[in-house]
Amino acid sequence: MNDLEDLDGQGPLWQQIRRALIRPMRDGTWPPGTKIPKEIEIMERYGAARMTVHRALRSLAAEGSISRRRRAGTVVADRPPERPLLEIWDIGAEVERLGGAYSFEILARETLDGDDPRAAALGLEDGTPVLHLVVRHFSDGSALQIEDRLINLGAVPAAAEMGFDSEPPGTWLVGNVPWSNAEHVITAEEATRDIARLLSIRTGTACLVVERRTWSDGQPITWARFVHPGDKRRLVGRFRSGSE
Amino acid sequence: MNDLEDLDGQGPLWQQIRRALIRPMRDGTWPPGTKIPKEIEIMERYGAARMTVHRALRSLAAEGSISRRRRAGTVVADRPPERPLLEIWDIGAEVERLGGAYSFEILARETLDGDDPRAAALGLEDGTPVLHLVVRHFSDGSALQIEDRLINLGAVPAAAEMGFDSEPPGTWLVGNVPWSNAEHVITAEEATRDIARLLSIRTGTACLVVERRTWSDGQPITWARFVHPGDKRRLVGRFRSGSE
DNA sequence: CAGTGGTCTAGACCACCGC
DNA sequence: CGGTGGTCTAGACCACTGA
Repeated sequence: MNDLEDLDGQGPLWQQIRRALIRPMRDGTWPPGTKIPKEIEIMERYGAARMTVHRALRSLAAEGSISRRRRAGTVVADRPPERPLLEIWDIGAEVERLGGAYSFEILARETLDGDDPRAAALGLEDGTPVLHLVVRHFSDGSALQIEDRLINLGAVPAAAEMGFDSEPPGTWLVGNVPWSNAEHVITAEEATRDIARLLSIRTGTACLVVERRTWSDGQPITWARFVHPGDKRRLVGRFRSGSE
Repeated sequence: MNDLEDLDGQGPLWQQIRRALIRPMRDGTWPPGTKIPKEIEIMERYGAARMTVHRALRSLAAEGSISRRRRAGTVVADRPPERPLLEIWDIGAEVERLGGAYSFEILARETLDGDDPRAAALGLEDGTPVLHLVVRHFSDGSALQIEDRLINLGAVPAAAEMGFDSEPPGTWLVGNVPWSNAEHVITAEEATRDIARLLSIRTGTACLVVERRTWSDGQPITWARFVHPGDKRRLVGRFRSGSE
């Protein structure tokens, strides 16, 4: 019943409770469909008022992580990453969710000086070193995405020690580096010769390109550019009006 | 000071207050930068508790419609539609925000039977008539977007009477039909010959395609497919982590 | 330093819907 | 019908920051 760890003492109480509830959902202790403790139990567990607990749960319900019904209680949502277009977006998880076999390959890895023009997309001003990676992602052996990524080693020094052989850098960052803001820019571009070769498509094929920048408390964390064949990938976003 | 109309009595009090605050922002009574009444004033205006008023304001702040700072008060955000990728997305407003001159042209208009295969995208089951429109949108006279739209006349009969000569159908729908859910699907496709001709681009140019479906209480309202030259349009979305 | 928003409490009533 | 979540209240203290 109580897989709930203690609170971390960081920030408002409702956000602490929110994080405490997310942890067992993320690490698999509460798989989708699990019934989670009711408001009164969480209230007693942490000694908070019901409104405070309710606010944490409402926040999780608004983003689709949990599903709540009167009388029936609260359960972990079937597809916690309900908004692939929003927030963080993990291609490996998505390939597997669609029933494919996911794999990836590091095509290039180098450490750039902060003043290297190729590191400019991160928006760093000083000479902080930057890790540059090129990754190719596969679904059932066919190339699905080329990822070009920059990681600010000043903010994430641990990335320099990572081999990224069992886990791609994007997945590792999601699990290990907190972020507070993200920006996505989505465009359509024709495949260059290099991209076409890497994705096994014809030069000039329409590609969906997503650029994502992520910050933590105003400090740039990572920049990534994802290129997919236009016919193999679609972004879907669902939205509710008004009600928060 | 008090441009606030009475509440509409529909649904929870905090949502009624939310709507009452949105109205003067939408109709221009409170342009961006306007300082809006403080929590205590709204509280007295409607006889609600401060927590209830706060919840309405927090919801508006979370979606970027207002900006709040301690001591300074609450102001209407500079760019109320902060999330062009989310919610409703009005190309005319965006063209003008970027300093362009917006215009549009209705290329086709017809009423389809509900069982016409072209109306299938709306997902209607009975034989409800559907209005089909093709619209071309311009920025400074150059074609920026082709819009293919279906409107469920069973849910929005007033659309049949509209000329759409001063206002394009998308803008009219946003202002006149409430919606509760929306779905966006984003892909990249090569321009067909017809699309290329309408957008004055080369056949095969990479295009960004957005399909949007909108529902109101489970009833389909409209389906639209927007095609833009990939180099003339980018979708931007900004997100904050966790904190609602 | 004082005004504003951010949070939290302890309690209450109600609506819904599964048991 | 009763348990659960949804809402609302009246009050309180605190954090931040602009005047």
